[in-house]
Amino acid sequence: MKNIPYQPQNFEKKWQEYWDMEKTYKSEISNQKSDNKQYVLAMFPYPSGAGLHVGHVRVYTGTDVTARFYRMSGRSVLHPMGFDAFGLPAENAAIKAKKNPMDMVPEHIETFKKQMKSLGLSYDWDREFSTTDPSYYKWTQWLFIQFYKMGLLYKKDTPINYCPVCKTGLAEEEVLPNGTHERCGNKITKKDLPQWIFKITKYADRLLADLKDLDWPEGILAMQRNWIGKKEGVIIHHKVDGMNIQLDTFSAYPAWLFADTFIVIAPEHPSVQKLVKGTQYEKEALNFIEEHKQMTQQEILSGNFEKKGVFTGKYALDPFNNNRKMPIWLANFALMDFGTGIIRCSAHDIRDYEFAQKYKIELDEVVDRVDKKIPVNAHDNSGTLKNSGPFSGRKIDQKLIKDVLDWVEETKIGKREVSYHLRDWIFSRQRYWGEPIPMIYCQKCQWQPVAEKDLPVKLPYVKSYEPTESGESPLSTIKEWVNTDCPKCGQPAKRETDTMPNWAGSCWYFLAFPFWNKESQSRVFHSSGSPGQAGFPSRSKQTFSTPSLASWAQQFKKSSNWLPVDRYLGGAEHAVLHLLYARFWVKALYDLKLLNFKEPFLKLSNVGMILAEDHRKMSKSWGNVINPDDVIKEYGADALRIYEMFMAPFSTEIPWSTEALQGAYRFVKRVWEIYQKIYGQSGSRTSEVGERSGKTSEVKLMAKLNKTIKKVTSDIPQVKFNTSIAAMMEFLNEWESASAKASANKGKMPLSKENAKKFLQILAPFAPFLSEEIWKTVFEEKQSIHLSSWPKVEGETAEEQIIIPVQVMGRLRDTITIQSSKRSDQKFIEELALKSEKVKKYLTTKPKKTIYVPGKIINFIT
RNA sequence: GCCGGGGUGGCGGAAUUGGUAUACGCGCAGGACUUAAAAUCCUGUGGUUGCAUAAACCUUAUGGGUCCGAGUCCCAUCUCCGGCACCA
Repeated sequence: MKNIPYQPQNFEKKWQEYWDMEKTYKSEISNQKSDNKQYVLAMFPYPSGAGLHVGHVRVYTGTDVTARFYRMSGRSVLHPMGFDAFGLPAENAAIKAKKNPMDMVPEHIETFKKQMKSLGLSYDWDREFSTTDPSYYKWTQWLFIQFYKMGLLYKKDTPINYCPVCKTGLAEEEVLPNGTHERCGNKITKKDLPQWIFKITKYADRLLADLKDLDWPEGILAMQRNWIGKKEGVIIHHKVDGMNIQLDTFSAYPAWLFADTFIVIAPEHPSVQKLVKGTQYEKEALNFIEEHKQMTQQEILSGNFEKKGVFTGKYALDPFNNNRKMPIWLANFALMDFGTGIIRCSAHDIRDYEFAQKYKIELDEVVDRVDKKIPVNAHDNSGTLKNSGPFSGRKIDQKLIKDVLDWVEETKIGKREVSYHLRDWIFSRQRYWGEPIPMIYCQKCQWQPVAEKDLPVKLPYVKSYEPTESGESPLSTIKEWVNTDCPKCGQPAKRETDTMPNWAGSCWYFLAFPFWNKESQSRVFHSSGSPGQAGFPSRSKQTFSTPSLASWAQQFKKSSNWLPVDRYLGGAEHAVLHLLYARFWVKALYDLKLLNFKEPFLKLSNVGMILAEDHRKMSKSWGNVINPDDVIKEYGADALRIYEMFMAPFSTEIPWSTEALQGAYRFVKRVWEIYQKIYGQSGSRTSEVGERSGKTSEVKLMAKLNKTIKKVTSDIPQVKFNTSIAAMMEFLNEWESASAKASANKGKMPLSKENAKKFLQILAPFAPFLSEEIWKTVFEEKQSIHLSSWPKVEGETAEEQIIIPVQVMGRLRDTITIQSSKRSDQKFIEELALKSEKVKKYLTTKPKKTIYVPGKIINFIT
């Protein structure tokens, strides 16, 4: 009888359907003990028309391996999947395809799901949702209202970053350093538009402090820290000579406060007008301000520009130096939104120094440096102070800084102050494809949240949804939708027409999975009318259960066992935006007592990007895209999964290699073949399978198997998938040569059925199809391998033989092999080592000293 | 400039955290099978010297240091990648 060749296409579909039907991966929390649960999550995808990318495959396989491992280890596992489908890319794609995103998104989701199933990802599909489902975004809107009620949202007419191509306002974080929009790459301009703004700055301190509890990559933590950008410093109050106004400055370097000789102020600072009004300097100042406004955009683009300023004609009085007169200058480098917008300047700063040189402003020095090579204007905290009032002669150190700050506060010259880089979060988008912001404007009652019973405020299905020329949301043109009644007084009122940014849905989706179920799903967008017709939310036909604080609390109670997320896997490109926003929402919800934890993601692992074979990014325009469907078709899903887990450490960026993929294919094929050969139909008849201890090859192989099980068991939780697979490859190599030897000698096969099953089990998380097929057809098991118990290494197993390197003076000269650690006492090893000819050659005299690390190494010192 | 992470064969990378450096895979070379090729299998593969499967020496970016022993720890330097940046 012939062995069955490895043809994954013959059985992969079968098992997909079987797992679906059997609900093999349904998540159920079996007990109340939270230490037995694992919530494993990958950052959910944006379902684009291009379908899954091999990069998606990498993250999702990563969580899948982890989830399968924990499931087999007896944990309660939550491994869900959803779709993040609101936002600009989908809307722009829809405009391009001349399709309504409401019709397009579900099609894309179907493609994604189909591809995910073909990869054998073990999701609990009953929990699936898309952020665009009204049944989901009713909650997003409900959360908005809660945040509004707790005072975290305000509407403000404010100059904002505006993308003229996307025709929408943007958050600070969405603008790249070169002044372009992070999504579309076009140049940003400034525009005044009324915006809903989130007071994320209120949480700056907590967002920073709580980072210390997180098991996240150091780089991501650093990026979050930098973004929040906390600076502790001091505010100094100044009187202006001959005027009745106060100027406050911010300084982060209190040691040099006595050195400051002049002050610069941001051109857009409100006090500027007062300072120059009616003076001979007014005209020049106004010109400068105007010029500065013009320059703003170019400045962002060029990055580097000339430091310029004009004198205001006024002087501030320096409280540090007996009210010495400090000239006040307008300067184009003073930022209105950092510190107070006003800076005390001194010689001990490169920029200040250069500015003073340029405009011939007097400078003063207060530092005696030990190292004379350090330039005056370097930010260097060494040396001793001079000309610094009570602090002259003091060494610059932490104690001095503290004393200066204390003194400043005692003398009421100023006070300690903390400044942040983090800005409030602009939450309005003037676009169609997003969650409508559930607010209503009434002439009399001002802004009012939509009543809970009227949620969701459904996005109307419309023909035209392209951005308007005025910069207003396209929703504003739909009168029937806009006009409504005030929830408070009942008078005619208007809906907010801005929508939420893409981030809204992803800020809390991980909180939704635990309580989501098939019944809560609804991908129906039309509450009335047929596609192409406008459909509006109808209060009489409300089909959604009414969300309320009570019902949330109820839902949460049911699901709280799962939370927070234990393992979160995703790309480093979300280091700031998504992760910061989600952390912020969780903290706000904690304050609302809707959650009992403060951080959403306990352990975060980054996935590295997969580049094309030519080392460039995969892109349609380069024609270098690898489609996972094609790979699966040719090599099967298991080979693709094994390859992507083996190609490099999980977080490393790496180019695709079809040759290396073939190596992975060879591995799964060899696994298939050895099981067929030994335990398959032909195998079981021709060769006796047995396990008898005593024979060296069998003992060795069992030791190797145990070592491999241990390795895989400890590697998976550490996200070290590549070394897990390497260990399994090593085992297969040994197993193959041992069985080849056995069949040559017509001996028994070196691995019993039970032990052969163990290897299949540890392979199962990586190669779910192949392992299930062998499990069910070769071993004729009834239950899925993925519900079997992870193999344990019994205590009483044979040990692998131990090789002990022998060194003379720290140089390797020979190795000795012992069969068991029981023979590893020093005397025995030493005698053995001294017998070696090679060792004798280098050991001409008796060693003065012998260093022996049991079971590790022996070193003779002469 | 500031913050973070790296630098190990021809390539991706391993190394139980101070104990045989180069596991595993790819590639390459030689061989088997084949009319031939592909596929598959076997053997070899860090460098130098060497007929050698004898032996010796060298080797984890560079230079020092600690230690019986360093890819791993310490100091300095070079360099690459990622992030931030007129931030006072």
